[in-house]
Amino acid sequence: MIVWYAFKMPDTSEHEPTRLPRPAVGRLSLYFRELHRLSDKEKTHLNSKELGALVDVSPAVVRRDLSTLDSIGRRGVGYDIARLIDQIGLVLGSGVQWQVVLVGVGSLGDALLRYRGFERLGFRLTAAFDSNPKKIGKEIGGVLVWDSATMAGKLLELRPELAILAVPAEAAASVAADLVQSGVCGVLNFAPTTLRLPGTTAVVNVDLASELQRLAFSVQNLGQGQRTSQ
Amino acid sequence: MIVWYAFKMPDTSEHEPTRLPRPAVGRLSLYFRELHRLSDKEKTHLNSKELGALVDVSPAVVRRDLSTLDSIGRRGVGYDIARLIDQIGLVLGSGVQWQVVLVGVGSLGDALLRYRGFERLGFRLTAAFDSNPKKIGKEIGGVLVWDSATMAGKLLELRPELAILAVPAEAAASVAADLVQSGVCGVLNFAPTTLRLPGTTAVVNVDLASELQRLAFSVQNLGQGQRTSQ
DNA sequence: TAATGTGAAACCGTTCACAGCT
DNA sequence: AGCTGTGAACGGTTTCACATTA
Repeated sequence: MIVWYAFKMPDTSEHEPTRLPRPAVGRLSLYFRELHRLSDKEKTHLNSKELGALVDVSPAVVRRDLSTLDSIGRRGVGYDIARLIDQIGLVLGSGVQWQVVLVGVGSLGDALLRYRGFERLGFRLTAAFDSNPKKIGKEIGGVLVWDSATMAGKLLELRPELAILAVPAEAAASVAADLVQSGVCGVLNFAPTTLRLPGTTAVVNVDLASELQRLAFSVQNLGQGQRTSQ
Repeated sequence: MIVWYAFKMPDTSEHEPTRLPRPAVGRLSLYFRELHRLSDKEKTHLNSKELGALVDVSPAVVRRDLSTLDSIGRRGVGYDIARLIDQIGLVLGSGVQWQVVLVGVGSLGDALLRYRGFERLGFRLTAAFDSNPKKIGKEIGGVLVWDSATMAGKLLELRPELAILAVPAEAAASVAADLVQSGVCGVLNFAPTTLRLPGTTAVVNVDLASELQRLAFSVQNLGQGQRTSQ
């Protein structure tokens, strides 16, 4: 037997933060990107339909997503771009400086060190590590490569919150454990393995081969399939 | 008013292919990866609980996912690894050879050309394109770099199904249009822009900065948040 | 006995439609 | 008049629990 209360229950939770759906996080990131672009072009203002078109998402979704940040739109008008950028940046953690290290300076690691585009989102790459003597001591993309053997000590000094893992699959588990040990609380994992880390550590996996495979699947099923992804 | 039929409706659709949930595609890709690994270790057999543990997914989900491919498990026993690999490969489109080209030989494009791991999933990189004279004519990761200006002609010759886009955001839209023009039906997009392509073309986006941003969000919300991704 | 395959319930995110501001 | 913010319906995935089969 279920009883429905006809009145709103007193909200005992502390300011119920209107939980943000996981997919919405990815979309906020895309809005953020496009809004920056518009801001650079001196545009100051837009509505949910326009923003949706830029990210290939329905206006309704845009409004839902944006309504989670302190209702910043104006009815009959739309959204103020500068304000949106502020708010979204806050939610996504830009505006804070994140200290990031990279482990594994293979060709992918190398590319990531040279990648401009982390910086202005608030991510600062402070060091890279590799065990290959040919890489150690080099400076790539403005970042020095240190000997992996010295990583633990160096991390105690730098105290990065995040790490990018670009080592071979075989090495990933062990390196990840070391990182967590040193207090890293988020790992962006490019190694094609599933990391098993404590629940206090966040992981985002990017498997390049898997992405290509997802694409192949989509192509194979283009009939009544969907498209796009995040 | 809703009327429920008490008997099963005659199935007029052609062999109703038990639609595969979109998230399941990503998971199948992960199973595939781990199964290959086990297969290399001479393991021949496993159950849903074991496989789930390898990919950090519940046994129930594993069973659901696998039950879409011609019910290949055996009750009381589990799954045959070789058979699973065959079946999953079929669904994901490995086993077929996909011809792939890459556009944009910056540091990321360079890394992707060197990336071993596409090959054995059935993806063959047949050419790369760039407009930078310093890159043209080079061979990277066994792939020749051609002048972007000659791309259209070269594509008519190679007829690739897929393309990897690793050009700057400003160039992405135009290059993508050229690719579609030449009959490419799937694009793996690393440029930080939303591509607007005809519905006959599949797109998978990988935005490195966004991924890092998603990670930062997860870390910020580690309280009662989730973890992991993909 | 052990582990699959699968209805049915629960859950979560999206879509719809419109009331409510500006 | 126009566009946001949001209840309520909808649809798709996941979870649960168990009948089923080797």
